[in-house]
Amino acid sequence: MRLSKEQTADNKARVLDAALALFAERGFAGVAVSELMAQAGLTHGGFYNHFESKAALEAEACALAFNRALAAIGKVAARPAGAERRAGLKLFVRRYLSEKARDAKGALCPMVAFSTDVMRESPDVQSRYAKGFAAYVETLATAMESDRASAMMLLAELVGGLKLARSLSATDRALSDAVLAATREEIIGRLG
Amino acid sequence: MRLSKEQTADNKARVLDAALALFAERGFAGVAVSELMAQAGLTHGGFYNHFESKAALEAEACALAFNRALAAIGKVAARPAGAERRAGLKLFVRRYLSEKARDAKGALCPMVAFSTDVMRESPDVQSRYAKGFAAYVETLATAMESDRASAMMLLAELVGGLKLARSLSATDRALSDAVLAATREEIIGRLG
DNA sequence: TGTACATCAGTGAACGCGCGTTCACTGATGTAC
DNA sequence: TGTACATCAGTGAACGCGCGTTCACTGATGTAC
Repeated sequence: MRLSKEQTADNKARVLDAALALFAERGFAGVAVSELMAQAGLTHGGFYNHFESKAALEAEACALAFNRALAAIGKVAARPAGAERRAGLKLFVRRYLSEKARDAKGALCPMVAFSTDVMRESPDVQSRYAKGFAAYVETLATAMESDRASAMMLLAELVGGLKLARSLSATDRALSDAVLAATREEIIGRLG
Repeated sequence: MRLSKEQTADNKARVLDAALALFAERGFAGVAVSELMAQAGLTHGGFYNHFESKAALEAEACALAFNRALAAIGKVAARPAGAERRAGLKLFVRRYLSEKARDAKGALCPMVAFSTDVMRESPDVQSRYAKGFAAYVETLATAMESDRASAMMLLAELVGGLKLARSLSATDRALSDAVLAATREEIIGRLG
C-alpha cells in the first residue's frame, strides 16, 4: 500500500529517531533492524526502502546526533560575549553532568554515545565522527571564549565524567552521584 | 587427550589473556568464543572445560583488568609521600595519555575498556566493575595525596582524554594527537 | 475533472550466516592396586 | 615400581537461534491522458 510523500518522510524520520535513541543506549551492534523498525511502528522488511543498509543508517544516526549536539552548544556560543555567555556555559555544564542526563536512556552527546562504537565502524562513519568532533570543539572554544586546547580539556572532563557516572549508575548509585558531583562542581568552580 | 595440570592451567591463563585483549579492543559482544580460543591456540569446543559460559569469562576478564590496573596505580601510591610520589604520579599520567597507550590494541585501563560495555552486562559483572572502580579511586587518591573527589575528577580527565583520542585515532591523527597533548599538558601543569 | 495505469512503501516469509552451546569421541594423564 | 583403569582437556560436527538482507506480493498514491 503506497503512502503519501509526507507519510513516507515521517516514517523515515521516526525510524532515524528510534535508531539514534537505541544505538546510543545499546550500541550499533546491539540493536536489530527489526527491533528498531518495530519501535517506529513498522515491520523490518520496509527498512531497505529508506536506507541502503544498516551501516548507512548508522552513519545517518551519527550525523543526526552531531547536528543536535552542535545546535545545543551553538546556542551558547551565539550569546553575547562576557558574563552572559559565561552564564550559558555554566548552565550547559550543569545540564551535561546532571542526574537527568546520566539517567537518560539514549545519551544526547555523540561522543558519549559513540566514542567506543565508532572505532569498530566503517571509514565513512569514522570520518563523519571526526568532522563532527572538530566542529564541536571549535564551537565549544567559542562558547568558552578560549582556545581549542582548553575546549578539548573541558570536553574530556565532560565526556569522562558522564561516561563513568553512567557506567556505575545501575549498581552503585551513590558512587555514580559522587563522580557526577565531583566533576560538575570542580568545573563550575573553575569557570568562576 | 588429557593434559597435565600445569598445561591445563596455562591454557586457561592464555584464554583469559586473549579474552581481555580482544574484549578491550572490540567489546564483549564483538568477540566470538571460537576466535578467542583460536587466539589462545585452541579450538572452541574446549572452552566450557574452563568457563561456565561466555558471560562468566567476561566477569573474570573484567576482574583481571582491575587487578592489573590497581597494581599499576598501587605502585605509585606505595611511594614515599611528597616529591617522590608526585613524580611517580606525573609519570603515570604521561604514560596514561601517551601515544603508545592510545595506539595499544587492548586498552590497559578497565574504565576505558569497559565503561560502555558494562552497562549492557549482567549484575555480576556490573558489581565487580563498581567495586574495582571504588578501589581504583581510593588508590588514586592516595597516589595524589588528595581526596576522593579530586581523584574522581582526575580519573574523568584521563578516561575522557584517552577515550576521545582513541575514537579519533584511525581517521584524524592530528586531531587525536591534539586531544592527547591538550589533556596531558593541562594535567601535568596542574600537578606542578 | 475523470479515468487507467504505473509506482512504490509496507508486509511477512525465506535465505544464508555466524553465534553460543552441546556432545560423542580421543587419548594422554593421574591414580588405585 | 609396574600395571590397569578411570579421568578429563581437547576436538570438531551439530544444534537452535537471531541476525541482516532479499523478495514476491499488496494496494493506496501519484501521474499521464
